[in-house]
Amino acid sequence: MKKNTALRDEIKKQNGGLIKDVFQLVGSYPRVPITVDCVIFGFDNNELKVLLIRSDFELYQNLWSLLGDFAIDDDEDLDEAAYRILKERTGMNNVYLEQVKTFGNPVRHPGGRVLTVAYCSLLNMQHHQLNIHANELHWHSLSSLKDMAFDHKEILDYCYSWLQKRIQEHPLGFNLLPDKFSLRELQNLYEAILGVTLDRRNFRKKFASMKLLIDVGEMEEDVSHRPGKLYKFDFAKYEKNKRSWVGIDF
Amino acid sequence: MKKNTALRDEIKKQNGGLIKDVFQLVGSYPRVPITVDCVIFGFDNNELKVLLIRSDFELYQNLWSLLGDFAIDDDEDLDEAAYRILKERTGMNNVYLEQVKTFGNPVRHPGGRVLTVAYCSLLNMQHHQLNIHANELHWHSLSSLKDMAFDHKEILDYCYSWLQKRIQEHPLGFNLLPDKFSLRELQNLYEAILGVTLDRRNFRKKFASMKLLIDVGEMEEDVSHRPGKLYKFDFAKYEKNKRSWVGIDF
DNA sequence: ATAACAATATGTAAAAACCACACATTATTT
DNA sequence: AAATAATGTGTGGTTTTTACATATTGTTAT
Repeated sequence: MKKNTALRDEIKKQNGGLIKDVFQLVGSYPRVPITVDCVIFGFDNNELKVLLIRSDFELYQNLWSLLGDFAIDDDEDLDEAAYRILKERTGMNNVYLEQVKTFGNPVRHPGGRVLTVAYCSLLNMQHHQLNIHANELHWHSLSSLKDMAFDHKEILDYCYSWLQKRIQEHPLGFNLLPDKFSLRELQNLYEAILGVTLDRRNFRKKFASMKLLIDVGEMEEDVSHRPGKLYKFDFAKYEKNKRSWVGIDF
Repeated sequence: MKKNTALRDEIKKQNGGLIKDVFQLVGSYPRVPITVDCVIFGFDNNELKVLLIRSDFELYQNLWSLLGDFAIDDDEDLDEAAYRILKERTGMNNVYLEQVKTFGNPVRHPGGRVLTVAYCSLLNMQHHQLNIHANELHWHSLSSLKDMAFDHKEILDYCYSWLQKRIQEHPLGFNLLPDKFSLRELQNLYEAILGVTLDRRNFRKKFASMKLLIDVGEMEEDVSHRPGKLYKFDFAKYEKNKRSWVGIDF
């Protein structure tokens, strides 16, 4: 980094102490390829799943990989790049997506230094018809995953912890469920993500007190026992009061 | 991004569907300069301060800038780069530092596309003798800041919100105070960061219940009225129980 | 049809956390 | 020595959290 400082000083000297030619300066600095990797969580069969693709790197044959791509090719913002990649891979836009962390280990990519910005996405598996072509894409249960390509296991683990925390601060679980869901489904979701069991009565009370559930006046169908009421999430109300949200705190 | 996909497909075709030459692939992708920007918070005179440097860009004359530098020159990890930059600028290591967010607006830098990873740092202004040379570095009170160079105001605002949240989840305030501090100093710090006033008795009770304060058996000196007890923070105990930490919740 | 079943739905009481609030104490200053 | 300004501490009311049991409703099996 001495080199950088020296160059910057030289540029400054030419301009009475100020950097004038910003292109010269920026042009002189080292560059790295940037990728975006999406950790896409889904929920099915009472299990938290993550959407992965079989690695197309010979080095990582038979290993799974997060959905990512090189970004920053066009003049797009990072978030836009993430949304684009998500759309390319899953066919869906309008999903929950949030930046989580940037990973910059110098040896994380075998092809040289590549920085990756991890994004976390939650999506409703019923709602989103995936472009699953040629068996490339698979939903994996988290527990069954061991090795992955690159440092993707580390990224996934980090994002899972992030999700566990985040879902207790904001009611994001709805992004993982169908539009209409029963309280039991909602509770199963939270239990699966947090890895705990919750008291049904207290859980229901908690969500009742938030007043974010709208009783759609329908009942579950095709369940093998007494059907429960169906609810939908009041996204509008949540968006309005988002700022004042403190936590869910089971 | 079409271009990227095409190239990747071409490389794959040459290798029976697998990417073999990872250097070829990575080498073919666009690269961007990466910077690290540190938002360094300090606390003095009952005010939260941020350490800034006068911009040396002609375009931003008289504006203030976060402490940053181009990173990823050597084979250092992102965190290492942040620590290095912090050390270069302030002379200190062994400070609290955490990655906050990556900013990738394509026009955030006038010299072309530059990504920056924002780090947040908390440091004890008494403890750390800064390398403040030639009036380049200044501690600014947050309230007095308006325009800044680049998108640094946006970054700062984001990091400030981040800090407000973070300090309620983990007792980080100690990184901003001298080794020995009174409860009043601690409360002032929290009040300044959160922008609220707190009840002294409840505040003390809260911290007492955490059992992270060690009474050092000394009293304040040079205060103009009754001196208070001095405490230090039990870093070891905190580190041990970090995982189980839930929140401070005023 | 009826009984067994399995899941929904709901209320209450104890414990814990939170919040508001007042007074005695101790150095310092005048 | 009196006034001042800050420290230090306890209690009661309120809210939130937690633990826990029984009646209800639709399905399934006999």
